[in-house]
Amino acid sequence: MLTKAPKGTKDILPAESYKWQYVEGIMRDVCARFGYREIRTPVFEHTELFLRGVGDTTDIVQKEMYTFEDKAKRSITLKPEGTAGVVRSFIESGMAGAAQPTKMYYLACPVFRYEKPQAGRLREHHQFGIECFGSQEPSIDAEIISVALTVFKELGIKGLELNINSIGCKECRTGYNKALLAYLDKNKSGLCKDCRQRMKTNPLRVLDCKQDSCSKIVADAPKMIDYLCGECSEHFEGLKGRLAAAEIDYKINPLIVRGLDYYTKTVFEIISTDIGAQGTVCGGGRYDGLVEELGGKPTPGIGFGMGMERLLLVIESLGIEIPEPSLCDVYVCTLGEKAAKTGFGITEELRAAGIKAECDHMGRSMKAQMKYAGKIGAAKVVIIGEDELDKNEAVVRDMTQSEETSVALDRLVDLIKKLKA
RNA sequence: GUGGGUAUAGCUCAGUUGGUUAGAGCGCCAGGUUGUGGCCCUGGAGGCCGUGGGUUCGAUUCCCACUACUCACCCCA
Repeated sequence: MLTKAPKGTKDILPAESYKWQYVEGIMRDVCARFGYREIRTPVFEHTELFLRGVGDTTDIVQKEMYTFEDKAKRSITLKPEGTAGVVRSFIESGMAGAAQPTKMYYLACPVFRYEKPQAGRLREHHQFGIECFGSQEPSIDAEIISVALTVFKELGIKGLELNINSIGCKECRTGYNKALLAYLDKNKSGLCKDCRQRMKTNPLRVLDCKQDSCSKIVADAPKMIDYLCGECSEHFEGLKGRLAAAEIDYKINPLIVRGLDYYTKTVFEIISTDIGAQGTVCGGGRYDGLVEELGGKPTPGIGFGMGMERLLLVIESLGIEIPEPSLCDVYVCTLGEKAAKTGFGITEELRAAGIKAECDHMGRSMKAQMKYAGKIGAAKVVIIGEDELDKNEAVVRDMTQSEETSVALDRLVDLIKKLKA
């Protein structure tokens, strides 16, 4: 063939798209119950949005963005995450002027990162995400987490682990950074090359390093949680209290840092151990400084992103069955040109009546048409040949019972409507 | 960006210690009744054996390079 789908991209084929639609339906439903409305933002944005929003020391910005110049020499970037575009839209369209908080979700939103593909990691993937602006109360942190967990629950997914942490605000982080740096500096010789660089750019990242030597050192490093200021500490306690009230199990994981610069206070990940090394199905947190950073009035915010592909991997690995919608209720089988015309008219009438109807488009024999009707799962077959046409009748065959009855053509559509109802 | 594995039909995979026309199962199409699906039987279509080079009388098989896929690191959803 001429070319293949680009590296790290995947087609969602007709044979599996119903799974996406099913999952999306549950997401829409859960969001509606929690009071979130859908927002759709462009697939590409001005590059500077992500430089400021995601943070220019992050791996995402430094080496993973699909950035190009358009014909007017504007620097454009395919979105590498969902939040920045929503924040831009929040500011640009003046949503702060409407009733607060502002609660929004996006569905199956394509996200692009130039990565090396592996299990659960693609160059184009899709995220379901929600964002909420305007509230600094810990109750919204708990609600956001609950939206994600409710989606998992309603999909029948069990065994995921919720990890939470607080990385504090700007104020408490400076104190913590000092303590962390002092500790790391003492143990510098045991750190990997990358981590020594991270000490200069973003010391928090060292906590995330998976190198054995580094993680040993990190295990005894000062913990952010112990350095939270009064307000942040109170906020974190408020979150824990609400999770407990909602009977949501969680684990406090002081090593969760997240790779995007905008997070403050609450961060969380929901992790699966069933889908390979890339087990984070959902990740998110609070970003109280982001709206202001992008030129809006100071406004707190919080949200999460959930990977659709990873979610479907979890569903598959757990063996969760998603109901596959039937392709066809009635197949209209005809013999000869005259009957084919009549049959085509009946097929259209059935469709107009809301029935999934099919007829022959291959010039096939009756046997082949029956075979095809069986393959596409038709519950009934209407048979019209010369004999039936002469009598203005059709035979209706029930494919599961293998029973046939003759019906007058002018009563056919009504009868089938009744049978379906 | 770094490392491991793999590459034969639409799919899952045999195979050739280097030798003529490369196989199976499933799937697809047709026939077995000029009017009846699932089961069964028969037949058919469909492969530059990933690409390029090397060794050889001869390479799908051996060697090298490249590419793609895949898994892991890194990072993240």
